Amino acid sequence: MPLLMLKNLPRYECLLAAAKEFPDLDPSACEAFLHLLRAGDECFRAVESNLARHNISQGRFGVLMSLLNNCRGESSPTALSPAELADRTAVTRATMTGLIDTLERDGLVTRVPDTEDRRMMAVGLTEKARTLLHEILPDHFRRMTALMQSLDESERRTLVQLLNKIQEQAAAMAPPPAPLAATLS
Amino acid sequence: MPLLMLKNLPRYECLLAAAKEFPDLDPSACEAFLHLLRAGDECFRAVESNLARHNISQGRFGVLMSLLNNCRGESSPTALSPAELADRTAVTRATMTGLIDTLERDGLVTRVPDTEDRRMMAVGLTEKARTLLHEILPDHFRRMTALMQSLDESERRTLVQLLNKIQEQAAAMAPPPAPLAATLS
DNA sequence: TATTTGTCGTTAGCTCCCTAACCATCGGCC
DNA sequence: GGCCGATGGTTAGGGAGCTAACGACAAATA
Repeated sequence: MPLLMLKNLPRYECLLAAAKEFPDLDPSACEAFLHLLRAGDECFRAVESNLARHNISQGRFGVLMSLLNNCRGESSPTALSPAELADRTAVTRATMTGLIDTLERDGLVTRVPDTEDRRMMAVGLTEKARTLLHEILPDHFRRMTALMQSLDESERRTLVQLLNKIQEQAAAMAPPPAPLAATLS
Repeated sequence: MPLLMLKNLPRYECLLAAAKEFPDLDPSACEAFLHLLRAGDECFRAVESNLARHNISQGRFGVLMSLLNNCRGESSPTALSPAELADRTAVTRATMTGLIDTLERDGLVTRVPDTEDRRMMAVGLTEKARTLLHEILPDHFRRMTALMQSLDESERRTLVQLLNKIQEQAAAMAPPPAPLAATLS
């Protein structure tokens, strides 16, 4: 999340001053918003910088994790279609094509055509990818733990609850991607 | 923040299960981390989509807001150097050159050489930019307010406190950009 | 059976941001 | 006064993600 803001957040007095010029500015809402984005961004960078050392971007990581997760719980053995992957990683299918291209080039996934539906492809993890993930993930998880270490269990629960409220609100405000058969026919 | 994760966050039981395979995975830390990134990302998108309608990316917005803010409080009349802008918006100087290029092309900022130090430039807002900002900002602030509307004042304070703890931790983990004259001479 | 509609994956072209390398200039030091 | 490191801003090149458009195929419809 390249930041929508400044390195040094404005102090609260500045927000109060700005609210005089812009009556729509709610200082406490603005403050919470800015802190949320900054904390999210810094946490993101903290783990991203680690993954980047192994040439894994967030998009690539999402693909690999989706495939890794897929093998657990369900019976299907780790293979997913590009469209399914795009959906799970919240990325367009076009972007997914590019991600799979480079992951395949680097020998981390395989792409085999589906025999039944010849439009489809099946994307699967290679052994090399599994090895890589088991090399990266422990450190990745340790970083998450470190980031949250100053919060005790109760604080974490509180945080998650507050974030959920915000996220629900944000989701409600998002442009409905195709509400309910809102056809114009 | 293109997301480092999936559209549907893993359920807590899945985290518990995964923790069996990866002892370094702290489920509650992981959960808090994922929720933080997702909430931040959705809030980011909520306001970004609005700014995008006016052809304002986060980088451009940061520049414009830095210049707008600069005229208040200090005596200097709205002009900043590219390096200063890059620092405030947490972007590289190279990126700032590109941002200023397009902002200048769109008539939103002016770039005039400094007469005293001939390396420097002074970047200033145009009247067009001020008009645009006053057209965009009220809605921008209303969106922030809407995003936070499900939290009362006390919850917002709590959230900011928790986020501050996390952010301090993240900052401490960040790669020190040049610690303390760590020269290798 | 033949046609339309929808889906899947891909391509082309764009924006944003990054790193690495460059010159020009300033300021201190001999 | 003349080098020299530090600091300006810029350029070149690359990766990631997006939208819009496409051809191939499957499924629904007539």
